[in-house]
Formats: sequence, C-alpha cells, structure tokens
Amino acid sequence: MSISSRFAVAIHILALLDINKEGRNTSEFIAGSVNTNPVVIRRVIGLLGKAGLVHTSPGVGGASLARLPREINLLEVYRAVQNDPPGELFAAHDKPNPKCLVGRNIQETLDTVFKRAESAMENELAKVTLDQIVFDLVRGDQ
Amino acid sequence: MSISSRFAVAIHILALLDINKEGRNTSEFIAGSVNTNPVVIRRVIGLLGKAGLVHTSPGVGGASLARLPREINLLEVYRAVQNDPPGELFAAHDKPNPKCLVGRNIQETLDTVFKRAESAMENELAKVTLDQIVFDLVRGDQ
DNA sequence: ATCACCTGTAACCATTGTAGTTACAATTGT
DNA sequence: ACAATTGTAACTACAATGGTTACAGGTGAT
Ligand code: FES
Ligand code: FES
Repeated sequence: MSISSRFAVAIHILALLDINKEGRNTSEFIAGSVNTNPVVIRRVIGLLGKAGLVHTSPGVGGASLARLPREINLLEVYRAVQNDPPGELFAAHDKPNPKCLVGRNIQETLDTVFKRAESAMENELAKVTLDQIVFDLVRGDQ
Repeated sequence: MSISSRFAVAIHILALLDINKEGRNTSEFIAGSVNTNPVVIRRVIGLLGKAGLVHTSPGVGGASLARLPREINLLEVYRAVQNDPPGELFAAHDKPNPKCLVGRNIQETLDTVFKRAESAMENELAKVTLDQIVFDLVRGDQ
C-alpha cells in the first residue's frame, strides 16, 4: 500500500505556515486550504510538534514553524508523520520455516536489500528542504 | 503502511524454486517452507506467472522459474506483486483547494519529489538479481 | 474410466491502518 | 464571563491484507 497521505498533508501544512507566516494559521484555516477536516490537521500538527518542527498556541490558536524552512528537510517530515518505525518500509513475512534452507536465511538476506532500498529513498527526501518546496510552489504559480 | 509482505514471500518462492529445481514445487510444499497457507502461495505464484517469471503446471502440479536467476531482478518481482501502480508509492491528498496558492501547486511540486524518491528505491531493487539472493542465502547457511 | 493430486479462483472472515466526523475538556486573550 | 482554539477521545466508513474453506477443471497413473 501507499505511504500515508499524512506525509503530503504535512508538507502542505508546513509550506502554508511559511507562506502565510504573517497570518494566524488555525487548524480551521489550514483545513480550508488543504480541503479536509480541522481535526485531521490538528492530528498532523500534533505529530509535527512532537518532532519539534512546529509550535502551536493552545487557547490563542495558530501554528508556526519552529525552524527556518531551509533547516527542515522532507526526511524529517516523513519520520514525524510516519507510524511505522524506520527500517520497516518493506514487510517481512514472519516465522519462516527454520527447517528450510531458504527459511533459515531469507530474513537476513532480505533485510540487507530492503534496508538499502529504503535508505536510497530516504536519502532523496533528505536532499529536499522546505524552502525548496516553497520556492517551487511560488514559481509554479506564475 | 508497509509494502505488502507478498514481495518478501515472492522472493522466498523464487529462491526456493531455484534451489529446489530438481523437486516438484507444489503450492503445498512451498507453503510449508514459507509457513503459510497454500492458497496464499498460489495467489503470489499467479502474479509471478502473469509477469512471466514462473511457469506452472495445472493438473500435474509444481512451478518453476521461467528465466535464469541471473535474469530476474527484484524490481521485476516488486512490480509483479505490487497492487499499486508505479508512481504511487506516496499518496497525494486529493482535491487541494485551488483558491489557495499552496493548493494550486502542491500536487505538481510533490509529484516531482515523490517520483524521484520512489525511483531511487526502485533502482536499488533493480540492481539485485535472484541469483545474488540465492548465493547470499546459501552462503549464510554455512 | 476412474482415481488421486494439483492448480486457479471465488467467497468469506478477521485484522489493521486510514481519514473523516462529532464532542468536549482545557487553555488563553479580551 | 466569554469567545475562540487546541488537544484528544470516540466513533464511523472504507480499503488492503492475509488466512481459510470450497470447488471446478486439468493431468497423469493405474
Ligand atoms: S521460509 Fe520463506 S521460503 Fe522457506
Ligand atoms: S495546503 Fe493542500 S491545498 Fe492549500
């Protein structure tokens, strides 16, 4: 299955926080932009907050970036909103038969390959920073 | 969420077909090795068959590789058993608000980044062939 | 021809992750 | 006090997954 759209939504939110940094970005306002429910936004922002990427103001309302856009890369965002722990992009089939030559060794063999593939993907995400996203976004609008 | 364990199972099956190429590899025999239900195996083998990676013998029973292990790489296996079409590893959030600067352009911007990350992962899979897997498997058993 | 064995596939189930929604306590500025 | 907003719990609907039973149809052996 696909990687959760929380990731896309998270990037959307962060980009919006940067672009609209003058305004007050309440979950309802953001929800209007993303076109979803405010609670969905608050959930994602909660994850981003735990990861130290955004600050929120309970009571007063609104969220803001906790770092410069240049210092936030997509791998951090990915990790923040991803439920599965790192190294488990590919599911292993559990309890292979230890009496079987393949079963005894497949896990370790696959682990190496899977980790390599996963890292390759993550490295690409790590290369991209939020300010590049925003730049691309604004440029695309002209 | 993780990528389906069908991928891991498929690799397991293919490795077994190569290693046990003398014997008759029925779905029941393979299921014993993988430690799952024969129907699960037949389902995966069905997908591998459609992709031209294995041959099966209805009636008589058993499956075998349709190509040399050296000529099967893991990307082909991945594609064979993956339900989601290529280019959709990352889910986009649909219907972003076109009245919003971010919403208008986020899809295209993300698409570029996501495709790059997905390709990086797939390139790693493409580098690995079945005979490398089998080699690693057998070596690990000693 | 019958028989045992196997594949291919449909049908069903339980489990899980996801996204949307309602509801509400707690927080904060006015 | 009051209005607005966050953080969270609870519930729903939905889709993918993996396991399971069942069975029609193919194939070789006797
Ligand atoms: S245990 Fe996975 S194939 Fe033998
Ligand atoms: S943030 Fe996704 S549409 Fe404005």
